[in-house]
Amino acid sequence: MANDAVGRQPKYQHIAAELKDAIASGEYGPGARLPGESDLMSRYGVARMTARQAFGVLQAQGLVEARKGAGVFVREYQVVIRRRGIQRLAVEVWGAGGAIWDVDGKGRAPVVEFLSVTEERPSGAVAAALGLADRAPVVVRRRRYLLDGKPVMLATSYLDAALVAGTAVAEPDSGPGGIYARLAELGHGPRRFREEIRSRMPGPEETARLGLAAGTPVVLVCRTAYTAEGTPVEVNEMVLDSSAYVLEYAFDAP
Amino acid sequence: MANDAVGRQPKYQHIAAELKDAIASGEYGPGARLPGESDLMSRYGVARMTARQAFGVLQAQGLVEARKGAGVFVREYQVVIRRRGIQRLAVEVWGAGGAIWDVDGKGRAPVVEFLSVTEERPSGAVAAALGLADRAPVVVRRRRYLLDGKPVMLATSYLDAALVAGTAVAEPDSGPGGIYARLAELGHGPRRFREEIRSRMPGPEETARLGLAAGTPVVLVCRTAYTAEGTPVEVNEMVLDSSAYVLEYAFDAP
DNA sequence: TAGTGGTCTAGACCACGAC
DNA sequence: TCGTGGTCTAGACCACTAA
Repeated sequence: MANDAVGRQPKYQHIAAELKDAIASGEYGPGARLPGESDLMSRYGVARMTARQAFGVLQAQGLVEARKGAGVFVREYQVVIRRRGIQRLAVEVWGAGGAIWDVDGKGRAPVVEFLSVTEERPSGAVAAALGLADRAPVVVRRRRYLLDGKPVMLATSYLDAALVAGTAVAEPDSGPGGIYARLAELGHGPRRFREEIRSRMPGPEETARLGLAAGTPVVLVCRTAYTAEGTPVEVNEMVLDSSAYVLEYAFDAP
Repeated sequence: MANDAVGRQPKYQHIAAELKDAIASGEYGPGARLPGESDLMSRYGVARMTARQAFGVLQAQGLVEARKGAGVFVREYQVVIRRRGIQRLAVEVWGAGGAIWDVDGKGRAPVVEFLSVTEERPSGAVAAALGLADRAPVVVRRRRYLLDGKPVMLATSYLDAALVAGTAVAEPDSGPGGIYARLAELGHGPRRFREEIRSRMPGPEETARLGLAAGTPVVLVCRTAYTAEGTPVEVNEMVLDSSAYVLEYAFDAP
């Protein structure tokens, strides 16, 4: 109870730890309003910047969210999208005209917001992944996925322009089954995939475009799709709101 | 050059953006020392707390690292471990007495630090994943992986105590091929796997045990191993330093 | 020892949200 | 309107690092 077990711990860390315990114990449930900065000032006898620093610790852990003019609230966690990394790419899914994310959802399908389809010179990394000499032009498809109006993923696909320029792949609406079905019609249906997964904190632009709360990392998924012959046909770079996704990979021992 | 393009942007964000640009342009390379707080105070004519706030933005993005008494430095990113999610679990690997992570490294193998092997009552989630009624006791193996002396992963495995108590699985050194080889000898060799991947910011304990810099998320990998008959035999919860790992999953379209 | 970042105080003005 | 968090100032003492 007392405030004198300071040991060598800074005041703001002590306050943050007590608030965290109170949240963990259920005293403040998800969505509940925490004591405000002035409450902490009087309760602990500290200056305002010290109280703010305590909140800063909890915000950096993504436990808490400050709303200007309203207060500081316990964040409500909801992981809603289970992304099945392997099953979702089954030929039967896009071969039958279905969208890949039909396999993901729990009923609620994300809305795709098309941002642009352009032709550009790729970065060296993308050119290398696609096996393009001299950074030959690529078709770039940029889009954003929203679930219940909230952005959950940014995705950018790169395809060899020499292969797909002038086809439905270079149109905003790529038709039933998506670009994988179109690639199959062109004789380049994807059969093998490699996904690379990283995580880091977002930059300001990603924070804005995904509407991320403070203390929320992003997950980067970079998928390369290959034909049965091993030719790369697509590179898809995705940026996911980590608080919305669980990635799942189920497989047999090789 | 001038400081009057403030628009509606707070000063600290303006300073942070200029520093970020300077880093991106290569003016300050990885490991380089940035101008200190007093430099920013005089250069921009701001108070010290404002300069600190600017650094706080960059630290939260994991771009920059403050060292007490020394200065603020550009973080050197090194993703050194490529974890091949599927190939590494091949029967031939542990069947031949090899360690799973032999497949991961680029020459450098992580050191395993054994923390404890205990028998406990599992949480409800672990009991459910293992298909244990009444939260029957489990053998818990806790360990930490270090690469070049730096911790990169915490791992905790749970196994049905009724199955493995008294065997090498319940010993700190589980022998060549690890616990998967031992489970195979017991007639419960794993053949199917499911890995779930999440990401979030670490709590203070994870930060300490992994030696994480500010602004570094952790990646959570939860693997369940099943026998050929579909019986779950192990749950392995891993906490990874996101700045050290790339996860890779390569597979054919189902 | 000199300079650095870490912590802390006691004020101030502002924009925004709830009422 | 009133309280909230967001930004900002101008000081202070401390522990740590490097020279």
